[in-house]
Amino acid sequence: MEPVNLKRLAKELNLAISTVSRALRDSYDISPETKKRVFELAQKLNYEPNPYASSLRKQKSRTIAVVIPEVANNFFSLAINGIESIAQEKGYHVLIYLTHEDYQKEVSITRHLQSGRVDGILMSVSATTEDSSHIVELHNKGIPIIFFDRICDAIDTSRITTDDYDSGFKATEHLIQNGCKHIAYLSFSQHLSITNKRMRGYLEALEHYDIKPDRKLIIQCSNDNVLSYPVLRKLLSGKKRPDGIFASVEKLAIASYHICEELKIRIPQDVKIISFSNLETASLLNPSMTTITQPAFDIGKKAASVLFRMLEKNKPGYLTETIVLNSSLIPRNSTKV
Amino acid sequence: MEPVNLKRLAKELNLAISTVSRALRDSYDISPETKKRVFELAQKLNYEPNPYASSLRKQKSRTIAVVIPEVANNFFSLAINGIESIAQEKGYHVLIYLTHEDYQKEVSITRHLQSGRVDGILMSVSATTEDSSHIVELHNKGIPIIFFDRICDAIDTSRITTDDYDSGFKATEHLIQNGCKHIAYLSFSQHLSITNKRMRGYLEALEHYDIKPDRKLIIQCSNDNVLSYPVLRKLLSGKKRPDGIFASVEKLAIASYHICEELKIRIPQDVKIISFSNLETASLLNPSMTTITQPAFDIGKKAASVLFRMLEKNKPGYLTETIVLNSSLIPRNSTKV
DNA sequence: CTGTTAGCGCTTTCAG
DNA sequence: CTGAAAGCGCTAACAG
Repeated sequence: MEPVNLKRLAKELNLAISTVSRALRDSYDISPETKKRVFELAQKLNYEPNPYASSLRKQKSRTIAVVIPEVANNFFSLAINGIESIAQEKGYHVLIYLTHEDYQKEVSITRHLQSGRVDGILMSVSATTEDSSHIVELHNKGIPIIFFDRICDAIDTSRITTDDYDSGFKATEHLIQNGCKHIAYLSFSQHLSITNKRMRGYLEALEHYDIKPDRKLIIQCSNDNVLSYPVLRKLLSGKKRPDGIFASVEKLAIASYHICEELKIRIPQDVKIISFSNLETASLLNPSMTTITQPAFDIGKKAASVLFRMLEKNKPGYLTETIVLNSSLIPRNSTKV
Repeated sequence: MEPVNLKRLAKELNLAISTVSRALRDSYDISPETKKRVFELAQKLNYEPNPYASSLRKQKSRTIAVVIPEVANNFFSLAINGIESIAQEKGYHVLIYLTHEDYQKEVSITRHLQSGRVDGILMSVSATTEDSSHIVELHNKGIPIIFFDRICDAIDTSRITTDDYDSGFKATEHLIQNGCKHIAYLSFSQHLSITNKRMRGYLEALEHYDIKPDRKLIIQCSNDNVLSYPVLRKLLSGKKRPDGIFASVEKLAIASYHICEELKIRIPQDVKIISFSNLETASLLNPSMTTITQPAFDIGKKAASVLFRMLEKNKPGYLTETIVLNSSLIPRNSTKV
């Protein structure tokens, strides 16, 4: 079976390849009737242009990469939905790369992306990334990068984030107003912008309400449950158990629930938990489960929009902007439909 | 800044382009020292081969497409994780396409994929897909397709599923053994293999325990909450309220919870709910929340493995196999770490 | 309005 | 062991 490409169409129509090409791209200087003939045959043979040939020629791939830590039960799923919906609308393709929170993987992915496979990159850095020279290198090659959520301060480019400091403050305040005195903060990584900003909000809220911060209540957890669980178990079974927990990420909130259940600690009577979370069920979990929910879908959409705008202006460093969207405290009992 | 491609390397090393190309691919017939020189310069200049040029030349892209309805809070997130992990291992790239449960989008995506952009496709069909001729067409072009979870019977290719009939039976049995007499089944779509098989399991379980099935308890829901919520509200506020609910997909379970909360129906006292779900928090929700959990990550991995094996054998229709993985009833209180 | 031609960067015969 | 040359399918000058 002969392949259906421009050559084939040209031959069958007795036209030059370039004419067919132009007709299909609806170029001004092709007669209506030629166009019609071309379109009809293309339709009939189900012609689809070879994207690699045209990418090679045009040095543009209409493809973007989304580089994220993971995609499971949370924020990133929704962000991908947002990104993909804009990409589809704009006729772009979306490549997914997961770092699995692993610095080495992030390095090898970013290295590969220097190949020109993509026109631009949407990225949320890994929790284990301390050195960002691999990203700098990529950025220096002139490939547009937009950060979302987990940003990288070392690189001057657009970022889409949420009001992490603010939400941290409000979350802590919420616990305080509900009577908590000993509030633990569960950090996810010391290198991440988000957890640090959230922590600052937490600390300022304590200060604002004249609560002395306790170093022992700032808990360093990680992505690895095998490490986090024992730490949380210790925290929650110790005699100086906190009466409130602010989990900086969803995963740690879930871990806390599991441990509380295991240790028969009642929520919210014994300990109240508040968390960043995009789980639809989270608000159903228990009466104390007010969550801080990031507009993940919108963040994805926004990030993609900013990137595409940049790509269309065709100016890599065009205008860096930092867009901050608002998270919201979602109380229980807020059925949406 | 001059681009760094084979030509550039060749020039700087005073070699032919083809020699450099072969050296980089570690071809047998290049002298060790030439190889060394080439590798070193490539390293120094940070050479990354242009993927589009090589895809064009080789007619292979080392890229696969994942075509799924959505990626949010559930099964598909984990499946993507599985797929991506294998892809990364094998050096493949992953394009994501979301149909948003929309037949038209699915058609246009599959049409585009005839372009040769990908070497193979992993697919879970949309809930609104009745006619699968667009997939047949794609398959006829010789592009390997593997279905996972939501399979399409009309196409003879490999499929990775779970034991839907069985799980449906067991889920229903579980409710019966917990005293339910009037069990509702929440279907997601009449066109989907999974919901139909799960329903068959449900019906057979009822029969096995001598419970007369009630047509009114088989509820057709959809992906659209705006439609599903009123239906569920009606079901749960009617005087013949079911004492058990088997939700065929996670989304409908969440909806049921919301409605129960809204109507002050106590779970599990008034109604017990069991659902297919991969939410980590699901088992925490309430005592009746035994979930049927599909090994989503493994399904993703398996599907990708089967596809890559096929691609490597280089024989599209090589050997179709249907792999059935087991879901498991996960009771409450099963903290994993 | 249409055709000719020269590549995009890479792989792969075929020669030597 | 290395080089020359053709060509994957498409686009974009440049001619006419």
